[in-house]
Amino acid sequence: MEAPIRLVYFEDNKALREGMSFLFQATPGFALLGAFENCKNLKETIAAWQPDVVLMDIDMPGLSGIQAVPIVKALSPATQVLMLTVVDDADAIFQAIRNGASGYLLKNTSPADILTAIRDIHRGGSPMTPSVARKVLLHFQQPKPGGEDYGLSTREMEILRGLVKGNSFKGMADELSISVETVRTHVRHIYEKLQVNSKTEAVLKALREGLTR
Amino acid sequence: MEAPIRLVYFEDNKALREGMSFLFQATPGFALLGAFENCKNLKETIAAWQPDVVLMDIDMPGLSGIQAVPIVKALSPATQVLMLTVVDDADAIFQAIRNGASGYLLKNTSPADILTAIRDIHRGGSPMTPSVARKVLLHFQQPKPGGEDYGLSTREMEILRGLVKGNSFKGMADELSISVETVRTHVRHIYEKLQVNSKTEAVLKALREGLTR
DNA sequence: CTTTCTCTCACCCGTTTGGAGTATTGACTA
DNA sequence: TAGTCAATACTCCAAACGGGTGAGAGAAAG
Repeated sequence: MEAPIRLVYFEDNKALREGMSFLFQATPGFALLGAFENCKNLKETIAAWQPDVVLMDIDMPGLSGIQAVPIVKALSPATQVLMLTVVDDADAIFQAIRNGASGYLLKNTSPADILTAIRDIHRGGSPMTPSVARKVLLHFQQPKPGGEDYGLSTREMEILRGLVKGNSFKGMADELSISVETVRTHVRHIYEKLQVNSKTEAVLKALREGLTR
Repeated sequence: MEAPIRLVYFEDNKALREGMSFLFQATPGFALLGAFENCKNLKETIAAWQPDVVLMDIDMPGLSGIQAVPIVKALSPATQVLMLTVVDDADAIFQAIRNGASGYLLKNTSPADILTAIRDIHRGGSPMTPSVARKVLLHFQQPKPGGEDYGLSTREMEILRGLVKGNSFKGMADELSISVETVRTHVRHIYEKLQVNSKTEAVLKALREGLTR
């Protein structure tokens, strides 16, 4: 038998907190260290217990769940934070994730699935409600909304990729076995097409708009 | 009663394909339009049927599932593609996502959960196996894996942020109301600390390691 | 068979950067 | 109080870059 998952739970709704607490206590494999209605004693609690998993409601009076995440991660880096909320808001999701949360569930998730999610997160997974996951994915694939094509030629793309790697004109000239002057010409054409006027700007634009893929 | 989910299934393993096909046919709410062992007739199939959801195995002979995704999305943008695979490989995941896949399940997922995932994806969610989701999240919060500090001073950080915005030395000098020479001095100190030797390299390093946050 | 595009190379000119020093001031620290 | 460091500024030099102009060879398109 494995060691139980040492859990701390933050939830301001009393009924829900007590209900879930009962569930955690009744389920083998879980050790509920504490259930709190706010983050008042957050630091002391986390620092002292170093729990495996923190189940954190987002909407709480006082310190919000999102603000609490970085504090938890700072005091106990190994602790996995699972956010639980009713608000399916993109900004909140990303802030929580950037702050170090490892999972994100909406409150319509069934108690059984929450138990499963806690086991998942403890095993190194990142349980996410599908609608939340979709928002995350969109930030990955949308980098090209206007997806403009600037009409760069093959050679120009090659040069641009070189710039993005941080190469100098001379370096690329050698690499491509052409004259530095030729590289400069290509670069000037690239600048015109991208409407920039320096290496750095070209690199930034290329990176931001994913031109090098 | 709602319209059934119109589904197309690609899977090279015959036993698995037939088993899942039976399940789809037996489950109310699902309409299996076709199940194929490879992507030979991918274009015709997708173009003609415009399915709601495509369940796509990644490891297939011939055209791989990953290569198939962009084709599906091109021919039928509204179709949601759910990847199904044994390989829990980060690169494969990101390629599939960038190509337009909306969900990603490992093959150890139970048939019941696959059915749920298909309903989720059809409702606009992005079902993801927790271990896959973790890989995705890491790319968001990765900012500090080696999280080096480099010990940049306040002023140096300010200058670095300027570089990342594409400013020239002169531009920053004006902005900060200091001499260009001073900017140059700061920049040289930044180069030493970051161990680079050009503006572009500094910008790239700053971006990659999230130093400007 | 011209026109257009891409890739190639060259020269000029002025500005911006990189590299290496030196130096003054003020603030913090041992 | 002496030492360290950040921030400021300057000088000299050489390399790299940005902008302008021109031009030849080959391929693709009209």
